[in-house]
Amino acid sequence: MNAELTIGRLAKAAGVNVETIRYYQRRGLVDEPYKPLGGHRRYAPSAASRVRFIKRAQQLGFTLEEVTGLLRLEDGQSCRETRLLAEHKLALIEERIADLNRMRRMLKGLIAECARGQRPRSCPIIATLSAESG
Amino acid sequence: MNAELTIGRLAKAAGVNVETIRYYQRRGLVDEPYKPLGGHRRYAPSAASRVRFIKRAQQLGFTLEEVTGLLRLEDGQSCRETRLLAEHKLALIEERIADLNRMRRMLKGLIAECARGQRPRSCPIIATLSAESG
DNA sequence: ATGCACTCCGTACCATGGTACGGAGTCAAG
DNA sequence: CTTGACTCCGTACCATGGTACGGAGTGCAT
Repeated sequence: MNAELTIGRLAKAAGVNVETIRYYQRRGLVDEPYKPLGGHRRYAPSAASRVRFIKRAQQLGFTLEEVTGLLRLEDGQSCRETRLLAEHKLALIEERIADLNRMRRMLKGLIAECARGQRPRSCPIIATLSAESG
Repeated sequence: MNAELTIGRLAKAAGVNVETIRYYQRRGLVDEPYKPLGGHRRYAPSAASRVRFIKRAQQLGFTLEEVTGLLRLEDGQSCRETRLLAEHKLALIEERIADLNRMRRMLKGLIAECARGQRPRSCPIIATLSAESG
């Protein structure tokens, strides 16, 4: 049996859109197999693993550019380097969480003020956004 | 004295780029004052307050589209409606935080595994990304 | 009155991760 | 061998929040 896949079957196997495969090829994340002159390409089953690798890395927060870097370490023999990438990503995620927590605190405070109805003349949220100082 | 501003002075007063003002005008966030036929527009000083309102709302996590909604409540007399917008935004932010916390937990776990060197054959991060099940 | 900075305006471009389109060609089942 | 589904390819478009460009006109100071 020949387990080679057309782009459509590959996409289905990996759970993505055909256009996504083509996009990954353009970005160099997925190898473009040889095309028999005017015919259709055939992908090895390993291409599906590759696409799933990419998708899992995205779920961990890596951008496609960073995934490109991870794929260069795909043999698993550069654990230290891989770990550095992960640590860098972790730091960015923690920064992002801190930003969002700041927004969250502010919003919660303002919402609570609204709910208490402490500033009867004007909505505290609008008043804060309109504030001319600070 | 005439405190009216050219677009450049308005931008400086509000701490943004001239192009940003123009962009906000196109989006309807900032009113475009009457232009004296072939001349240059003059902005009231209140336009700078408006731009700062927008910037502060963005810092709280609101998109420009949402800011459009907030600006309709700018009189401060629709506290309940304003609060609903804020609560909706807060919920989205909390979802986003939860997503990022998931990524964070995963990454921390993987990094710790790398550091312990528990899987000598292959980097645990790469192994996880390559895993064929799950 | 001249020169320089600024403004006007439409349009194109940036990142990010894809999605959509359309015409031509190909593959495989029946 | 026909037909219908699929593939190929370049290109344009989506959201989001702006930034950049370029040629022509304007406004103000000297």
